[in-house]
Amino acid sequence: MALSLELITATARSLLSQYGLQDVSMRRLARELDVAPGALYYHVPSKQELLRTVAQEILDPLLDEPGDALALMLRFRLLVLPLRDAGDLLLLAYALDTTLPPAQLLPQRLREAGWAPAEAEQTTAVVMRFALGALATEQNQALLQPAQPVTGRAPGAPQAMAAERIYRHGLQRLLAPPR
Amino acid sequence: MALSLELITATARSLLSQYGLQDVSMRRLARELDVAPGALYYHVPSKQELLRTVAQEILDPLLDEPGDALALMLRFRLLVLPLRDAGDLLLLAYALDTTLPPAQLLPQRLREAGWAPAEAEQTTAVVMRFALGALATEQNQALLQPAQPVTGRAPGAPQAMAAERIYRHGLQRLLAPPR
DNA sequence: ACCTGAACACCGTTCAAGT
DNA sequence: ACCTGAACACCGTTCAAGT
Repeated sequence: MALSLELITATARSLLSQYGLQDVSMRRLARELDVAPGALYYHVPSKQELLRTVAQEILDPLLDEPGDALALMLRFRLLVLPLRDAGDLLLLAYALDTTLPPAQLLPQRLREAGWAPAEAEQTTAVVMRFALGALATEQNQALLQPAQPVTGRAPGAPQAMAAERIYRHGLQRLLAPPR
Repeated sequence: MALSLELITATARSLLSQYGLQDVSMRRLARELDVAPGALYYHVPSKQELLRTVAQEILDPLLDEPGDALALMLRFRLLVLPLRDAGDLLLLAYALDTTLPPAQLLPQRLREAGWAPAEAEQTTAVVMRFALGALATEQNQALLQPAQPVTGRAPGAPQAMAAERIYRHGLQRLLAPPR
């Protein structure tokens, strides 16, 4: 009943946030939409392309973010985190298209903060790689070692540092104005 | 004929560097070893565990690296890069075990360079996330947009920055001695 | 102890054929 | 134009049964 690209990506996003990337399969999508698997290929060229489109949609709200580079990257984290294991997805999407929303906006924000154009480009590349690595790590850890009992920690052992603190600390170092 | 954990991981590493992660399947491994798929499960509890072991083996040489933090991270890159898409693998392995070779050595190297212990830990976490994100990006790009003709570039467009330059630049900023 | 055969519940993608 | 049915070539994992 009126299958469309919009319906497919919406369903994919729903599966992604409810069950994670490994449950976003073409067949699962088809089942969810009450349609034969092959039907999807009339609207979408491949799974990879579909996921790229989904990533674009997810990051779209960033285009309206008025804040500076730090605000942009913090909002980036908040958009990505709820999508259980979308970190891998974004790593792929960014490799395919390095102008993905946070990346395309960063150079300008950095120039506004006093960076020279060439340095702004370089720093954008560095910041994006850090952010993607940090988010993928944070999501993987949440998925793989879930619900660790607080009482069970070895007292002297290095405590697992809060993911947000690490993220902020990295950004702070990388976004510090050029000396 | 004498299947063993060593034989299995060696074959996995060979498949990984020859064909990439997506060709390292339990069934492909079994075919390569002339054995039924189920036989592998007598020696290995799961694919995930197998890949974790493989990652450990790959990073083992780092334990003998005598250089400073920068040398360590540059060697890390050289070990990982040849494994076509091992970046995703390492992201997973690191999430499972944050004491993976480069990470377990970094805090000491940083303290030797004048960092306070707490800052050394924090910086280790940040550097690892950057490195993993950078390597995954570099490998994904190599796989997805292969053999771009040099002559085809738009002259005024921002050139694709060399991955190594970005990697070094990020490390330089993150490893700069605390002010 | 170590392995096979067979099964279970899945994948992405293609394509003739139907409406 | 849009979708189905069926196929092709795969997955990870389990487990009774064999040696």
